[in-house]
Amino acid sequence: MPDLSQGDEAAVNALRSAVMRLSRRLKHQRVDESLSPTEMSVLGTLARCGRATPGELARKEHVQPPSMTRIVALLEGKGLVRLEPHPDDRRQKVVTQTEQAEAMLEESRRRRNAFLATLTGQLDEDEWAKLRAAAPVLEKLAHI
Amino acid sequence: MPDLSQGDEAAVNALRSAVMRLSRRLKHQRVDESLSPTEMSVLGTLARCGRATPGELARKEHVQPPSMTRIVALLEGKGLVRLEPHPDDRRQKVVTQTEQAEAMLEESRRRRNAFLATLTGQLDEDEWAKLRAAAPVLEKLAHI
DNA sequence: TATTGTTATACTCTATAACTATA
DNA sequence: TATAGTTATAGAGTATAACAATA
Repeated sequence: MPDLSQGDEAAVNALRSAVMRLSRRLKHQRVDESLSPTEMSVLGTLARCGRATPGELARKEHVQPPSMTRIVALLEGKGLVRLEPHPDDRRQKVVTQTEQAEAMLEESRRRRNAFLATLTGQLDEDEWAKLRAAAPVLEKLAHI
Repeated sequence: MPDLSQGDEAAVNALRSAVMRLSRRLKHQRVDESLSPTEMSVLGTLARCGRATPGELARKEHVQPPSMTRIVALLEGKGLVRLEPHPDDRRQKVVTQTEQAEAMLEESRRRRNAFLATLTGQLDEDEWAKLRAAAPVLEKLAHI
């Protein structure tokens, strides 16, 4: 693996520091005060994937299986996901989101955007364009 | 405040989700196993600012004052920062980084880059260019 | 009175280790 | 034997509330 150029190194440092700080601020901007960031993220994943086993969710969210057990149980208790037996493998379970979760995600979009808009609204056109172009790349990076 | 366009909304959602997941992965990539992400971030801030009071650090890192008290105490115990009395105000203190901290940051850069390089190395040229262009914007966003 | 920083305490999230059930 | 999920437990990091010292 070759060394990064100096500019790349600076970009990497900026990225790391910014991601850590932004995440701390976003944690405080819970749409529903009773939902943790990971719970929100799991619901988002389910909204995209439709359904997943607890193990798949743990891998996708980069969390250990016991943590996902707890998260799924909390979400089920709040009526936001349903757990069903796996059709082929009786060890596994299938997690799906409820209509209530879908409505919650929809309702929350306004509030979530309101916060991020206060931040991105202070960027100029060029800066926002750069960030917007990078958003899918960041998402890919988080999934690698 | 005007509504965001649909594309902006998608970018905002991608941003939020990616930042939360990346932060979880970065947390595991501690250069020094004994330094938490926030401790690292504080050292980075001090490297840029030179000196700051605990209150200033708490605001910059978006952490409550008691948390910063603890973080600064831990860093001092590790010989990475020095605490001096404030020249004008005897309630406040001044935090500065030690030479040891500077050396540690320098030494750690290689390892930190190695991890991020494994991720960004899987991006193509175009994706990496987009991410690199957005890095300073993300940093600005975290500071707003 | 207001502000800076600290102490005491509790909570949330996550991890590791050990276990159960199924493949 | 290996894998999916769970239970029990511990640890890290942060917050809130109450307090001390100084402005």
